[in-house]
Amino acid sequence: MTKVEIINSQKKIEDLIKKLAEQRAFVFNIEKEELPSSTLKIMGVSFCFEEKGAYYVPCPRSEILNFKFIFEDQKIKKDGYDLKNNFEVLCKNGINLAGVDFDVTLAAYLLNPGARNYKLDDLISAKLGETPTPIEKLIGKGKKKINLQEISIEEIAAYSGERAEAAWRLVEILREELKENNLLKLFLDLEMPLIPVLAKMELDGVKIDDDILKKNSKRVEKELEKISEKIFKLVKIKFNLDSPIQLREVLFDKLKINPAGLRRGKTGISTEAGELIKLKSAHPVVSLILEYRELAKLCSTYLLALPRLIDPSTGRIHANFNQTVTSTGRLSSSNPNLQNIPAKGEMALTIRKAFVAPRGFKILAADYSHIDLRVVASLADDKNMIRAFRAGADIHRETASQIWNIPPEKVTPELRQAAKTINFGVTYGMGARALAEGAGITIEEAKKFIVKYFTVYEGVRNFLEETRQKARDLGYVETLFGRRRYLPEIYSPVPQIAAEAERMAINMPVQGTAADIMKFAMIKIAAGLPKISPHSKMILQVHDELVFEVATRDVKKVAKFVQETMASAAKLKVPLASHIEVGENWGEMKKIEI
DNA sequence: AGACTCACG
DNA sequence: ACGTACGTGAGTCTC
Repeated sequence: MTKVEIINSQKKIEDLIKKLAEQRAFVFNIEKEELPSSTLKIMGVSFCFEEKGAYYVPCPRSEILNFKFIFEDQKIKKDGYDLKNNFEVLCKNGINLAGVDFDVTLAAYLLNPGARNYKLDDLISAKLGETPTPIEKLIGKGKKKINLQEISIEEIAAYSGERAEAAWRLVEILREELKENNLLKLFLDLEMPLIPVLAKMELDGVKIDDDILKKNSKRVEKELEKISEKIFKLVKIKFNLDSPIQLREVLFDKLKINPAGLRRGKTGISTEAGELIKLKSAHPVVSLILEYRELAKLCSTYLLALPRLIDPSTGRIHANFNQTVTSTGRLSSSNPNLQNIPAKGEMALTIRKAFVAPRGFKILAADYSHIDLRVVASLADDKNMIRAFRAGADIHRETASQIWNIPPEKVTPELRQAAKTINFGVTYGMGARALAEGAGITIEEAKKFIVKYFTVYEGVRNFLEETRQKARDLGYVETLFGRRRYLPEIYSPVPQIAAEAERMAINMPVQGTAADIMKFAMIKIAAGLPKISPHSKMILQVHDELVFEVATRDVKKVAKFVQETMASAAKLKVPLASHIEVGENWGEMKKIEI
């Protein structure tokens, strides 16, 4: 049982502050509860800086502000669990957390990025072999669940302090593990400094013009109504168009469309767009269904969902940028996912027009050009591909030119498209089948094409084979900066499973190195931007793209700064080029001269 | 809870 | 004979 002292008087608070001020580092752990008003209330904070016990400060009012200068002192290092969230909670309470030092969640993620879940209690049992008192013991579960406010301070103190103390011991254990696996540098130089950067992005949010979304959702809902009626008339039956099962029955049982050659899922014939498109000539209803599907998706996922997620207190959407989700090192975005906002088509433009700059600001977007392929060229040390990028060539045209041994200007759009498909496919470990499908050629042609490709880019071929071999030898692969992904499936006796692991082995160093580079860029940009343009903000990251809200008068210098910083984020064997666009909103963007 | 579908890089 | 490119998150249906 962890000894937890409850800090329930001004005198005790002062004593604790004195002790904290003397520490090199401490763990803190905020207990919070969502109120019915959907605001977050701080119940209390526990602190730990020694194994002999922890301290718990109940915060019925604003007691946490007593610790403001401790939290804001860069020299006193802050450790803990899910520090990004804690950073945000403190910020909302007027405290700018400084000295962020060691996040056990993030450490556990780097040690095994495939887990997706890094609950503190799981880490405690896995790394310390202890079982902390489960939260259910205090507040129950299911229908009988009660609020934190309903249990005694002594109980919360014991619960919170126990975890703060465990986290304190976890820090040293995880630091050692990171060191043993050569991950400490990546952790300290990249992932930890990224925490405040992401926290600020989430706190700032992005401005949304919900009028645009609401007006268009009404329009699209009417349109959907019309399309459904047409469909029901054609097939002479009403059914739920959103149900793949009912749709399958109508198409293949009632209308007796021949499903030969269609992909099958676990429950039957697939009705996904890629399959339905093959049936367009079989029945006129197919095109209408595809049209319905597209509009219904855009309407429910974006037009209707986004306005609901606008925070009434800021008028903006504050998504989460998750740092411990992906197996490759990328970020992910949720609540809502702002990394899958439509980008192609008419509706995409409508939706992106709703991502607006406030008065006096512009939206500025900067995207790395072909970053994955540049990473391939550099990791593979492929002389030919490096030369193409150094020359600033159109890489897909150049690839086509070399494969078919024709001058670049003689490359037709079809040949360029085929080269583009394989250039992308390389980073996924693509086979002939997929290439044939993607490039619209036969499998035989695709096979020849791949052979030729690897003759031209011999370095790439060797790199891919070395990467597969490394995965088999070590059981993991890694990025240029040492980020790892373990692939135990590579040893599977089932050939298909092992093949899947091989493709992951090929993809991860490429996708992951690109993600590392983007994270370095974000840290450098976040550090420099306030000096260049104090009111400008970085608001989104979409894997190879950064989006900013920039004070109109600063657009040019911010564009220059962002482009230069992205270019110098890492030193590869090829230059890191980026495109910069500016507009009133995320939909209507124009390239600018720098 | 899992399957399906589909939006993005 | 079978499945068929890597990484995500969300809405909807179905059980």
